[in-house]
Amino acid sequence: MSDDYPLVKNKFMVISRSKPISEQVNIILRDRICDADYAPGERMPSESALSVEFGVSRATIRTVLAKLAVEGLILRKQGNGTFVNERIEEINTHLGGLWEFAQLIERSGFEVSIEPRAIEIVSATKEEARVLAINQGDELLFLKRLFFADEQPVILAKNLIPISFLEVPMKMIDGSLRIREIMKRYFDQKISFVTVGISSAIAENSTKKLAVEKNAHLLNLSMRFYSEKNEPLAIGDNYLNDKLIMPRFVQTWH
Amino acid sequence: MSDDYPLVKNKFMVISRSKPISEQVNIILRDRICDADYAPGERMPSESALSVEFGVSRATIRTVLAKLAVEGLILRKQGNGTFVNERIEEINTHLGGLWEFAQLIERSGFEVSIEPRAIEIVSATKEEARVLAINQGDELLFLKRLFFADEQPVILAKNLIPISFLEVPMKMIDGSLRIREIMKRYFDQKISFVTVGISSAIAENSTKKLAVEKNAHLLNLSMRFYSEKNEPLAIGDNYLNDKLIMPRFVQTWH
DNA sequence: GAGTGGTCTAGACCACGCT
DNA sequence: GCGTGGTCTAGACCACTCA
Repeated sequence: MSDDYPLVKNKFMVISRSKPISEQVNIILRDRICDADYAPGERMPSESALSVEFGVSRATIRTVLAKLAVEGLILRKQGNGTFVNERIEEINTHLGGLWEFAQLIERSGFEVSIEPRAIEIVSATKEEARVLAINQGDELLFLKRLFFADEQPVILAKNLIPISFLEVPMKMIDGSLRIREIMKRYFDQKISFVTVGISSAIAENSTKKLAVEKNAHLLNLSMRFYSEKNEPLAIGDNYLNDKLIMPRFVQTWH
Repeated sequence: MSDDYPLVKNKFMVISRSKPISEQVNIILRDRICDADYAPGERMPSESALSVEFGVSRATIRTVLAKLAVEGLILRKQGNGTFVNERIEEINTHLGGLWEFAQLIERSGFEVSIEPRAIEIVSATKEEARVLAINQGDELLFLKRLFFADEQPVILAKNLIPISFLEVPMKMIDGSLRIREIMKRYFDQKISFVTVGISSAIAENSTKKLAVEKNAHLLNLSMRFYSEKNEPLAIGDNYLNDKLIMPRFVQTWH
């Protein structure tokens, strides 16, 4: 007999002990919202009703609903109820997922594809060396990738990683993976946190693949990746064609 | 005897029943971090130690720490401890506070001032009417304000609000208040949620006060404000000189 | 007044990292 | 093994909204 015995049966899936209960409930409720089982604008079942349905405590239900509220999927009203956000359609990201580029493109209604454009060795500039806490001229792995929305290039993603971390031959690297997976698989480094800067930029040579017009303006997401020990692991420099893909999300106040 | 009896005495303040306990603990811990009582990179007291110190349950401490973690002030490591983020200095905002412009400017190390530039009536364009669910040509209150960082204009904030909501004479409006306060005080409307779009923009006539150079690029935050009933309340159109004020924040992964 | 979400407690056990 | 944070329970009372 496995540890994976069912706790509650449900139209779509079965709650088991294999993953945290809250995560499984999260998936079920998310599905119900996406499938419009709970229609946009509609009041959802109360916390206590849900805790009875899934056979879990109200606290567990609350942690799930809190996450969905942060993403903007639901709106909570004290003394009234929990409602499905009627404007889900206008949203393509949330505050914790701005850099999930593939997801951002998909939720904007396009088909995603990723094309590695370059995997090569470069020398660190002074500024890059400063940020990565290495020496100027030290070797970096330079990873350049293009994200497409329906065959149209929309995001240029550039990453720089100190070559000293690299644990496999460069040719083995699969450039279509996301950066977290790349750091883990080929560099054996776990990203603990990221700092992100948002700014605008003018299209120039390196971004000409993206911009149709000359002097077009792009959205720039400048990221720095750090380990658990606060060591710099990598730099990310990303350009979005915001005419096609504009990040849009929901914010609520307590 | 008041309801406000002290629960715990502390170097800086006293915990009482006047506000939620978690909010008060939040303020105390936030202060300790800012004052470097808990120094950057240092391990903080454990959850159980804090719950003993403040005489509250561990669950309460956890809700506080969760909020601080979302803002990037602390980093949590299972099996190890809770640490003050060593990179606080590089951060000037967090994911839930991107539109607190005054705070953004202050945390970037400048002195803030706000100057109302225009409070007038305009006619709704077709697009504005669509977003606000009114008729083209309907009257809107147009509010234009400039945010300064050390005497240097850095953010242009434009708001459009249907005049039909207005409950006081236009001249009474204090243009230096934040939009939530303005909506509440003069329009008797409570903002329940906001959708925010992030893009880049080229400086043009309306933004020439901001941009030093011609054709400079700016960061645009395009907002739509909604009531609890999902009715559109206002439009916000904001331009940041991201050469001077670049939003930078921390993101962690579960 | 009835029902909702918001706050809080005092336990329990688990997963993980360190040493 | 021990201490950390992560998950979860079964209660309680409060604040708020709506009929």
